[in-house]
Amino acid sequence: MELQEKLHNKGLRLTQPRREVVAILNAAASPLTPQSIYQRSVERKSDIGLVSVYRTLELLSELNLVRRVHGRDGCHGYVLASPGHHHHLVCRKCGKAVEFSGSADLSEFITKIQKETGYKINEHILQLYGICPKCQEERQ
Amino acid sequence: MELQEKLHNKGLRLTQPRREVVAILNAAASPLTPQSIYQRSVERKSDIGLVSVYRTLELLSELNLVRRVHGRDGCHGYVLASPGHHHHLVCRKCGKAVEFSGSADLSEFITKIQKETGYKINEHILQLYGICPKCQEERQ
DNA sequence: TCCTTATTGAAAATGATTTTCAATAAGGAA
DNA sequence: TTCCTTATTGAAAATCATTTTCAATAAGGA
Ligand SMILES: [Mn+2]
Ligand SMILES: [Mn+2]
Ligand SMILES: [Zn+2]
Ligand SMILES: [Zn+2]
Repeated sequence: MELQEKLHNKGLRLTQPRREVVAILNAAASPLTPQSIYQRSVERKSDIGLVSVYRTLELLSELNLVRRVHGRDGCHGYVLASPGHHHHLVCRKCGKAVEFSGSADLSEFITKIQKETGYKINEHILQLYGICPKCQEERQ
Repeated sequence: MELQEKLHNKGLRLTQPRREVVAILNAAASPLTPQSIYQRSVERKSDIGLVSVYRTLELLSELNLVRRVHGRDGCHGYVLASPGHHHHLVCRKCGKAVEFSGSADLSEFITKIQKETGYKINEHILQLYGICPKCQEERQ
């Protein structure tokens, strides 16, 4: 389902700031903080308010169009998320993030933990960190 | 390796605030924020400064005695971590967290992603969320 | 017990996020 | 197109979280 459509279903509007945030995230390829999204909007002379960036990210999160990326250091970057369940793999050097899906492979594992602990597991965060192909070359 | 020992190796001291933070986390069973650790220390009349809580958590993180827990909502809870690699499973109702280890089961999966993406993966975050046995009963 | 120095904590500084509220602009209706 | 309703914006202030500073303190080895 498209952003436009999702918004419409809820009586919400497709506004300039919302377009901008999506456009910036779309061009980014690595997780961005609210601050850095705002900065890019200034560079692009789109001049949207920082407050709107926060509000838009919250909205996009609810709509599952954006996902929060955690890190041991700087938490809370946001990346555009394609529909469906999946996770992110982030390069520690350049920040480049790629998506991967792997619920199937994990579900077996999760079932096992469920049995062992007695918990009923209904959600998880899985994030991988490493070095992307490009940065591996540069390392030589 | 014990806290006492780890500190000693680095020429650091086992102080009252450090004891307190560990004691509070030890009694907690669910991830605590710096603020809530501080509050408990006030309740316990141990009267350590909030600043020391932050500093102690940072130190304990470096020593791998404490782990940060992320959530989609309130990030940055801390739990005591037993030595070795493992993850946490958190109850969404009462917050109770349990540890589980599963590197073996995951490594296969990670190798696969590594091949698919070309990234060299060297770290990951895995956190599970669900309902603990106790809270499942109360649900009736 | 004494001395060195790692550590503490109050206060201030900084930074991130949220709230408020009057002005604006989406977008449906006419 | 024009008009109208109301969701949305953004500047500023308020709030909350985290870090820095620095003089006073207390670990803990000698
Ligand atoms: Mn986080
Ligand atoms: Mn693991
Ligand atoms: Zn890279
Ligand atoms: Zn529970």
